[in-house]
Amino acid sequence: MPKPPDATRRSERSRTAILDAALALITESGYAALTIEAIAARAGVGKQTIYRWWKGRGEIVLDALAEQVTAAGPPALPDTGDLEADLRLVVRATVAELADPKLSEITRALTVESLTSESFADQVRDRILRPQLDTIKDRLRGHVRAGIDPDLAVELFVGPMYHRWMLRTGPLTEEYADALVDLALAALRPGADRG
Amino acid sequence: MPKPPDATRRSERSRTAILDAALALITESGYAALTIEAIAARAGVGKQTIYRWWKGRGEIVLDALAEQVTAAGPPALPDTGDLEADLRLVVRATVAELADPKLSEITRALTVESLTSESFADQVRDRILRPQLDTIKDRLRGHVRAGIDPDLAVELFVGPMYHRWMLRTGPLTEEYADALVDLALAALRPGADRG
Amino acid sequence: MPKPPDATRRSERSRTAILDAALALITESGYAALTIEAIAARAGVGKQTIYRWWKGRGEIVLDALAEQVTAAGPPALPDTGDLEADLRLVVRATVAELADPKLSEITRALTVESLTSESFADQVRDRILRPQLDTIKDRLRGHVRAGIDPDLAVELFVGPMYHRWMLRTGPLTEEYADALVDLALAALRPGADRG
Amino acid sequence: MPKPPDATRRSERSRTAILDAALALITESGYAALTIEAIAARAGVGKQTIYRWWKGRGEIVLDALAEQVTAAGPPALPDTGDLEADLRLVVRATVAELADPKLSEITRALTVESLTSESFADQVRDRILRPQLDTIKDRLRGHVRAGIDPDLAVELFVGPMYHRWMLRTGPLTEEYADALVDLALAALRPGADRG
DNA sequence: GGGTAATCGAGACGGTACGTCATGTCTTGTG
DNA sequence: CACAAGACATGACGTACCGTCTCGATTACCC
Repeated sequence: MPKPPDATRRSERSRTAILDAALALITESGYAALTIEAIAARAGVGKQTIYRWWKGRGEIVLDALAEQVTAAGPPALPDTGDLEADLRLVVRATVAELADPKLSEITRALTVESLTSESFADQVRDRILRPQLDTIKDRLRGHVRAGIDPDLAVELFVGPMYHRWMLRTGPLTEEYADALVDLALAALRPGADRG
Repeated sequence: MPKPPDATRRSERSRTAILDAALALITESGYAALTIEAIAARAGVGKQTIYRWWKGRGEIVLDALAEQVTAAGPPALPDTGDLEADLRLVVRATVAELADPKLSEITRALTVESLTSESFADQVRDRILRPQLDTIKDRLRGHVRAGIDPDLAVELFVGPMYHRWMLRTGPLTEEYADALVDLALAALRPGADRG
Repeated sequence: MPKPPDATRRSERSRTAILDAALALITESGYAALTIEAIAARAGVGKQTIYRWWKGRGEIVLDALAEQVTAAGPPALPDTGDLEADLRLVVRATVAELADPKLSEITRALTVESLTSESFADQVRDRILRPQLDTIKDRLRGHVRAGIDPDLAVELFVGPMYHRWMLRTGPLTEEYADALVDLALAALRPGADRG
Repeated sequence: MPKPPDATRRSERSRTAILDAALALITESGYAALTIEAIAARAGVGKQTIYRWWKGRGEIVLDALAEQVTAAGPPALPDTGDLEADLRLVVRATVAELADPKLSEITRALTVESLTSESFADQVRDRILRPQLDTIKDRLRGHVRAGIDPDLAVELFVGPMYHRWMLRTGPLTEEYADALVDLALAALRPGADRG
């Protein structure tokens, strides 16, 4: 019966230091070098303080990212009226992030942990991914032919992108982003079910 | 200058024992429990014999899978004339494999390692993934409207599937497989570019 | 900069267990079988705990012996007034110890390590040997003709003994001990410099 | 029943190369670095060739030394008529050798192995040590008072020397050598038994 | 002078132990 | 009681050598 710690007495200073240290280490040296001991040392914190509040390095990265996202406000998807242009913007941005080794390090970390633990995958999905996917889903509403699962529709945009990133099956360029948007939209467009 | 070992002197007995042990352990206990020491012990082999021929556990799993695939012959995609039916078959099969925790363990392993090492990702792509993707690409030829990158076309089928599997964004069922095929085909079909 | 561990936090339980395990193993199986892993296993201790406080197995044996010696109090050399009788006692005791394979195992260990590392030899000399030699040196005072280096005088007793033990050049018996004392005393006795 | 190899077919070239390599390695890097694999590599020889003819590295060093000694001819102890002067010569020479880290490395090796294996100690004694000690023993004959074991007499010269070398209990200088000879001779001189 | 049996260089093999690293838990003051 | 510090038991890492083994390729002796 390991009783839960008293959250009201938690040190904000330590919490922030840990999150900052984790982000700094992961961008400097990659996820492989991100050990609990390294975080503790860098943050000037005892290891126990980390284990008291997090289950592992994955959760720390997750929290750090969530913090960052919260600070930046909700993900904004422009609504210029031109659906294709708007989607190109987001897809291009995501592709650019994945193409950058430093920037994609956090995504790499979360993906690895998701593959390792189902409950972790659930957390990533609900806290990080869902909000992003939902903005696309909302923007798509009304432009999709009837009978199509909205979740599947969104996956049509992000799935190929992640697949290409993970398995390096091709270049991650703006042209690729545009072609992907083009293709996915063609699938969804009303009247596309029959040539 | 660590000179490479003499492959002609390699012990076939040990090679097979190691590959078998790795597969047995990964299906029994998962990738996390797959340590070099465990493989060595199970295979009745010295650790050095493993390190002599492989760089890490990822490569062993990769070789084991390649062996298996080679034994099973090239992946066969039926060509009944009905493209949609044929694709449903493969996509359903893949979805079923991903839905099974045991069967997907190897895919999980290869994905984690691909995210960890670029050169490993290249190997997975070339030795495992490419042959599979190419059968779809070939089958698709002639049924896709002009100007579409064939690789992107294939990714439209597999990307969403893997994304859903990794991040658990939805159920992996036959209905899902069919819907995915339906949607992807709609995107590719000649005349789909404009409603 | 490998900073030194905090000695005040050291676990007395582990320290003792390690020393005891080392002594038990060395008398049971000899110095060759005394591995760090065996000590750790026998003591129920992690290897790192050993490496944190000792440089190698030699130092452990040294500490164990020092502990034992400390517990037994300072080496007592009787002073009955009969110098020759007193010396026979110590030399006989030492010869008996060297003649016993079990008892001499520790001496063997310390000698091997002394031959391997100069700094180790210094430790053995200062912590173990010096006290023993000094009791002889003190007892000899006043019975030695002028101009003789006291250290050399003491070596005259112990040197031949160890030499015979190490290189097995002859039996280690009480007769030998007595003859050695006889001879060494003859060398030191006032008036011995000229026949 | 591991039948002994046929000595008549032995490769003289390999034998010499191994002995040379062992001596070179031991003087260059010390006994600790003298591994069978290093010798084999340096000598351009297969490991099996070493194991076929020797039991371990100690025996190789022993053979190498014996070879060297044989080449140099039997140890010569001068007989100028002045016993003390003659003994000073040998003792000084031995002390000088022990004082030199490079030169004493072989002695170190043989001593360590002697402490490890009784049968090895016997070999060292019979093949290396005895001839040296016997020259002293012979030279001493006639100058020693009755009733003294000649072997013990010799040990009086070499024992203290080795003891001081092994345990670093004092400097190994010419003055030391002379004082040792002086003292030992005093013990042996006829009429020394009673002041 | 060809057949054959051993030694030879080379190095892969199953092992053991090494010394290091990180894990997650526990312990010891300090604020 | 949270915290910084860090010792602890555990377990895997990747490396170094061990001593045995198997593989052609020279030998060198015998018929």
